[in-house]
Amino acid sequence: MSTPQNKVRRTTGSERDEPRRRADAERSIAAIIAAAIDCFRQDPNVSLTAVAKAAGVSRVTLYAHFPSREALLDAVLEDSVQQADTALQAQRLDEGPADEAFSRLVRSGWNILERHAFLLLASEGVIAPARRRTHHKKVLARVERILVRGQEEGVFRTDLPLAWLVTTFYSLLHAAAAEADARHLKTKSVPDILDRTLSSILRPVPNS
Amino acid sequence: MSTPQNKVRRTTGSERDEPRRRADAERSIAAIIAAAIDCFRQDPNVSLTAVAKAAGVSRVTLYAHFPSREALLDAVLEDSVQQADTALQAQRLDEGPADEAFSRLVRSGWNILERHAFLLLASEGVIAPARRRTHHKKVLARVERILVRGQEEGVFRTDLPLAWLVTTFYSLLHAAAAEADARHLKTKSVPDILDRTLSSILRPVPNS
DNA sequence: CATAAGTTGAACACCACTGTTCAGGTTCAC
DNA sequence: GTGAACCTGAACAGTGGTGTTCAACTTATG
Repeated sequence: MSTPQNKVRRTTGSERDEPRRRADAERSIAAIIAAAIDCFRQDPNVSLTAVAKAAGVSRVTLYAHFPSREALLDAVLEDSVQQADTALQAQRLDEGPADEAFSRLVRSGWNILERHAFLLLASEGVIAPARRRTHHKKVLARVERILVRGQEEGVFRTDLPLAWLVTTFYSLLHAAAAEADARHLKTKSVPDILDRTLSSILRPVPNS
Repeated sequence: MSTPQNKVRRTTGSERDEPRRRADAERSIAAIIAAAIDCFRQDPNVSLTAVAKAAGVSRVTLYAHFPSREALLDAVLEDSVQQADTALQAQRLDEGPADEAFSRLVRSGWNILERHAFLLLASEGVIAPARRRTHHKKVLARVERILVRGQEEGVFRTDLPLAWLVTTFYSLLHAAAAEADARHLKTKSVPDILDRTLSSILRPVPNS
C-alpha cells in the first residue's frame, strides 16, 4: 500500500541507467510529467484519464510507465524538486549580503519555488509522509539557510520563529501565484510586490 | 445544474420562517452543519457519507435536509458568514486608530475569519461563482474597509495594491491556522505572531 | 528490414460516492 | 395518546475513476 514502486527510473533527459528506453518512451514520459504538472496545478484531484489526455497519450501508456497515481505524483515531485534545485543553485544564494541574496531569490525564483511547494501540497494524502518530508526538506532547507544567515548578519529579525518565517515565505509565494493566475495581479509586477512585502516582514523591527 | 436549491431555509437558532420544523429536525440540521464545517476543513473533498457519520446522523437524513453537496456547502457558508459577521460587529472596528483596531481584529478574530475564508476556498467549483462572491464580499469588505481607513490616517502603507494586502491578510491567517493545526505553533502564541507579522507588512516603509 | 519495444482502443471487473425509494420504527407536538 | 413529522437501514441504479488485459498496430533501433 505504501510501496514506493520504483518500476520506473526517471531518466528524463539524462540516460545513465541500464534499462535504456526507446526515444519513444522517453518522449511519452516527459510529456506525461509535463502535463501532470499543469493538471495537478489546476486541480489536485484530476483524474489520470485527464492527465493522459492532456499529455496526448493513451491512458494505457500512462499506466505502463506509472503504475499508480502515487507513482506519477512521486515522479512529478522528483522532477519538480530537481528543477527547483538546479534553478536555485544558479542563484549563488551564499554570496553577498543575505538580504540582497534573498531579494535575488524572490525576484527570480518565486515561480519555480511556488510550483514546487504547490505540488508538494497537492501530494498530501497520496505520497507517504516520510517521502514528502524528504522532498520538502531539499528545497525548504535552501530558504531556511539564507534566513538563518540573514539573522546572523543582523539584517533579518529574530523575534519570530524561524519556521513561521519559512511558512510565511511559501504562503505569500503561493498567494501571489494564485493572484497572478486569476489575473488580479500582473505577472510582471509580482516580483516587485513580493520582494517588498517579504522585506517588510524580515526587516528587524525598530521599536521593541 | 446551477439551481441554488432553496428547499431548506436554514433557521439554525432563529425561527422566523413559517415552515416550522420539529425540534428534532432543527437539531439534526445543526449537527450536520457543525460536522460539515469540521469535515470540510480537514478535507474539502469529504464524501457526504463521511459528513453524515460525523454528524451522528443517517445519510438519508442528510439528503432530506440538503438535497445536494452544493446545498449543504451553501448552508455551511451562510452559517459561517453569519458567525463571522456577528463576531466582527462586536469588535467596533470603526472606533479608535485604524492600526489599533486592526490589531484587535487580528488578535481576537483570526480564527473565525480564517475558518470562513477557508470554507470559501473549499467551495471553489461547487458553489456558483456569483454566490461565492456575495459571501466573500460580506466579510472581505470589513477587512478592506479598515485597511483603507488606515491608509487615509497615514498609519498603513499605500505603495502596495489594496487587493494584495487583503490577500496577504487571509493568506497568513490561513497559514497560521494550518501551523497551529499541525502543532508547529502553539495556538496561544498565534495572535501575537500574526499581529507582529501583519503590522510589519502594513507599516509604511521608512525609506523610498 | 526484421525484431523488439512501444502505443493504442476496447473491454473488463472493481470500488466509492451520489441520490433516491421504501417500509418500519421513534419522537415530537398538540 | 394520536397523528404527523422525523429518522433509519437496506437496497437500488447511475456515474466516474482505477487498474488490468488483449490483440493489433506503429515506430525505433541494430
